[in-house]
This record gives sequence, C-alpha cells and structure tokens, in this order.
Amino acid sequence: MYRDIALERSVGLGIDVSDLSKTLGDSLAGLGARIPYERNSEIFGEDEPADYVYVVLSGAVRTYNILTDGRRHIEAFHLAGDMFGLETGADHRMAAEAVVKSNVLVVKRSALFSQLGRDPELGAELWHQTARNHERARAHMLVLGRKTAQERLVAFLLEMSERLASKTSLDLPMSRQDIADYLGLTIETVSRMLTQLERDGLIGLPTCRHVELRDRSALRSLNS
Amino acid sequence: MYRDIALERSVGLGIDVSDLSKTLGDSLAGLGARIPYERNSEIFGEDEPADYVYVVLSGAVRTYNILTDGRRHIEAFHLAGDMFGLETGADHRMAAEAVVKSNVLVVKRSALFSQLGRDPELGAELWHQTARNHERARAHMLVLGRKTAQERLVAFLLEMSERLASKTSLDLPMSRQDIADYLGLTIETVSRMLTQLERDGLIGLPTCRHVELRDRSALRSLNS
DNA sequence: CGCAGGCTTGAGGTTCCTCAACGAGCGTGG
DNA sequence: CCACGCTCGTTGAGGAACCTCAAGCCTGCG
Repeated sequence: MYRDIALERSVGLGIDVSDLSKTLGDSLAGLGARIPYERNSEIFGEDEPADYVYVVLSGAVRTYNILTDGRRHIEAFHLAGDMFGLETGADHRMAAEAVVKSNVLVVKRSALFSQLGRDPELGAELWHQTARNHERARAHMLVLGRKTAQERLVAFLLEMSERLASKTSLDLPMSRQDIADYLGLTIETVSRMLTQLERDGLIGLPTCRHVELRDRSALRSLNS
Repeated sequence: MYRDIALERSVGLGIDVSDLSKTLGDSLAGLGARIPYERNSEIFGEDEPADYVYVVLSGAVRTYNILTDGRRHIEAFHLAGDMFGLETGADHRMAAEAVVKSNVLVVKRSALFSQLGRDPELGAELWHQTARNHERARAHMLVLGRKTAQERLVAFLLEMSERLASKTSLDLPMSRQDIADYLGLTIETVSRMLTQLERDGLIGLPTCRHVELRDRSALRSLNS
C-alpha cells in the first residue's frame, strides 16, 4: 500500500507519522505560492472550478456547505499540514474560508499532477492525505449520526487537543457558531454543554476561546 | 491529477466514468480471490488487522461502528464496484458485514501494494476510489449534521437511485434498521417518514423493500 | 469609558425518540 | 393447502433532547 511506503520511510528515518503532512507541504512548496488570508476571508466558493489544491501552512481553514434556506454545515477544520480542496470532479463541492489569519500553500492542480511523474513519493503522500481526511470524516459521521450533544462536545475537544498537539491547554481558533455548525448543533446548545462540562469539573474555561482539559480520562469515557 | 488520467482514458475509450470502479475490480481480479458471503455474515470486525482490501462484485456490504452502549452507526453501504476496508493504519476502524448474499473480491494489501509498481493506472484508480468514498462521506455528513428526518430519507432514496442506476424503481437491499442506523434516526422515524412520503404521492411502496420514485423533481427540491 | 460582537442563560416549543401494541409477509411444517 | 410462528415493519401515545426566541452579559478594543 501507499501507506506502507510512507510508513516504512518515516519509520526508517525516525520521523513520526504525524509529520508526513509537513512532508506534503515541503514536496509542494516549490510548485505553488504561499498566500496569506485574513480572518473570515474566502479561499474558494462552492461550484467554483477546482483548479487549485491547498495546504494549510499556518492558521485554520473551514470547508462548508450552505443549504438553500441558510443552514450551514462545516465539513472540516483544516489545520497546519492539512490538505484541502482536492476534488475528483471539475468543481469544488464546498466553500473554504480562513477561520483566523492563515497562510496557505496554493498549488495548481495540473502542476501537482505533472509532478506526480517526477516524485514517486508524492503519490503516496497524496493518497495518505486523502485517506486521512476520509478517516476523519468517518469518525465525524459517527459523532453526527449517533452521539448526544454532550458527547459531541467531548469528541470535539479531544479531537482538537490531538490535532493542536496540546496536552491540556487548548486555544480554539473557531467561534461557538463554527463549533455548532461543525457538530450539527445550535450555538446555544454548544454554550450550555461547555458550561455544564465546566461545572462538572471536566474542563476549565478561563476565556471562551481557551479550554483546559481537566480530566482527560473522564472525557474519554464520555466519548463512548 | 490522478482523476485526470482516469477521466481522459475513460472519455477516450467512450467509457462512462461510473464504470471506473469496475476497472478497479478488473485490475485486481488476478490478485485476489472472489469470496461469497451470506446475508448478515461478517467480513471483518473492528480492530482486526487490515491486511486485506475488498471490492464488492455483487450484492451489498455495510461498514459500521458500534458504541459501547450498543448504538450502531452505519458509515456506508458499498455496492457493486465499490472498494472498502482500506485503512491508513494497521487495523480496521470499522466492521463490515454483507447486507445480502454478496460476492466480494478479497485482495491482500501487500499484493495490491506491490502491484502498484507494475500497473501505473492502478494508483490512479486507487486514489479515485478513496476520493470518491470521501466525497460520499462529505455529502453524508451534511445530511447527518443539518437535515431533517424527511430530508434524510429523501437524500437516501435519491442516493440509492443514482447508485443502483435505476430510474424510478428501487429494490433496496437493506432493512429499515439499516437505513435508520445509516441516517442517524430510529427505525420508527424511518417508517413514518416513508409512509408520509407515500401519502404525499412522492413515492410508492408496493412492498417494503421496493420503492418507486413518483415525483423526482419534488424529491429533489426537498433535498435542499 | 462606551460600543459592538460574541457568548451565556432562560422559557417555551418542536422534532424526534422511547415504549408498546399491532399487522404484514414469508417460510415451515402439519 | 392452510395454519402457525417468526421476523420485520407500521402505527400510536407520551416523553426527552435539542431548538427557537429573547434578553442580558461579558470582553476586547477603539
């Protein structure tokens, strides 16, 4: 498998698997441009041609859909090292915006494609990124399909603490509304559940964007 | 992009893009074994080693998770031509069962991997399968995160009518419980919503597994 | 210090779930 | 061939979880 290449290589070099994503940014750095985006600025819109592929260098990006009546659903948050915007079809199926001031590597799809012939490892990294995004999506479907509001918040906090690589202290880049639209809840429910987790002593909320995971094992047991 | 190869080739040969999946089965046919599974029989379990990759030849397969308290969520239904069971890690994150009597092509992961060097198109097909599974997951997250029970049923019926390639007449391989666990609902709600869609004249239900789409445009407008 | 945007809290309503009973379809066996 | 039982699906009544609407409160910033 593609993954096996990547795994062997990274084990061989003593690199942690989580660093693979950085490798993708490195492999592509020469092919594209680093573009800064302001908070809440659009990176691409739904139904626009998907001629470019994106890698987050710093900051955070949300990809989302909006239904005809205005309901919004955030499909994913993309953090440093994550690839987004790659489609099988000609157009984007989602829109993308910077959650906070972010730097994004923008690579022409055709350039990435032609590079595939020259760099044999690139194909593996590309597949690995796609597969990892899919795995996150699968885990998230379980959250959306079968978990309660409290469990969703716990799952979200644990996911973010892993991905932001912070042991107990989390600086969330996104607003309550973003969290709600990611978890399939309303902003009020998100707020209430966080308050409740704080009252129960599982987390601390010194400021609204800063979360401290006080009892990780209790949180994990709430995560089913 | 990988997709571009596949697209060019299939257009050049006058093959519909939806046939690409069959190409994957064809490419792998020599590498693995065709194994028949009975209705509801297990193909693999959660946390088992992911040493094999699977392609549905006929029938239907469900991949799912079960939470500690018994709640089940079906991540996806896999129909003829679909690949499943490919992981980035060493173990399966989901279990898989045959929904109905099915034939499945089972390929050793390592065999698939070594074949990648010999067959340059295989990498493209593999990426395309993964990306397509991911796209289905993204669409499904929107359903689970932001759609009402009625909209979920409509989305499900339209998805199945596309994937089963049937214009108006659907023979569903799965039970009401399967549908409920796929859509994040209960079996009772699924039943009620189908009954309501029938009363409204949007669908027909001659038998409970057979659905006729009576008013496709009305259904589409309910799909936001 | 005052404003604006985002966050929290409360009260009441809606959707969907839970629990329970009934019914339809189908294979088996008398 | 029909009765029987079993599984699966449907329907109803009541309840719980989450949403909606509304108000008030921080907090960061000019």
